[in-house]
Amino acid sequence: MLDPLEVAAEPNRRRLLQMLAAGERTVTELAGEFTVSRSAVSQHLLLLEQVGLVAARKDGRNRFYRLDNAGMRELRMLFEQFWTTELDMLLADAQNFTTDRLPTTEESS
Amino acid sequence: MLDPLEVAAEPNRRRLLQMLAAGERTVTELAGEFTVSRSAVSQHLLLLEQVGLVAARKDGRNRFYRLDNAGMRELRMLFEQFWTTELDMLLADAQNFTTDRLPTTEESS
DNA sequence: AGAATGCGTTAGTGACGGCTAACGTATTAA
DNA sequence: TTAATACGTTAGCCGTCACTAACGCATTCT
Repeated sequence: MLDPLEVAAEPNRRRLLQMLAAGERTVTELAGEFTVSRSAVSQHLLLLEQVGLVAARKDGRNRFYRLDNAGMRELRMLFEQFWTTELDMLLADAQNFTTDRLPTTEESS
Repeated sequence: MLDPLEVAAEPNRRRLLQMLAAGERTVTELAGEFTVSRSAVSQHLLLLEQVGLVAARKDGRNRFYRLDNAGMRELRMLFEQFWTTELDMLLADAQNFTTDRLPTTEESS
């Protein structure tokens, strides 16, 4: 599994990335907010690190994880690449039959 | 696997969704552009259908798949929900310091 | 009609993902 | 220093995923 987008898509990992957006955290801190074990969380983090979405710093007996900006930018890019303007137009057309509307790629970035 | 974002993230399925953005296609037409078998493609499509990202119409002995607009809109929503403004600001700030990259654990120890 | 062909799905298998439990290692306490 | 404790990772298991091969069913040809 070496595709950042696929790695980031897993729900627990999605949540980990969001939590790390607030700043660096240790494995145990992060695991505290999950129902699954420290071990599970650790493994998710290792995978995220492997695809370059997070990085870690060791301090004492703690390992502080943080987001990797370059990796996260690449993730964003991969999504934009997937979500072609074609898709935007398609859904924009469909909105004529509905009331709700989502922001387009350009607007949100 | 009932999470649309996770389902859509798989590379082959990502590509299928993109191809379907151009209009409806049969399984064999789609499979023609893949190295994997018709069967594999069919199963990916069934999964996409299951989470509401595509829908199908039967005509003769063909099954025409197309994007499901509601499902695709939900997919977009899930991503926006993940990609909080916090993340946007984080990466925007990082631009100022440009391509800086913090050393990984392995490098620093 | 019956045979042949084309289309899509199910059956079955190998491999991988995600999890808990056990472990090693580092730090703190006595 | 030795024992105890805390942190993170590896070992091993179970379930699910992604794939090919075999199948069923329509349609077309003769």
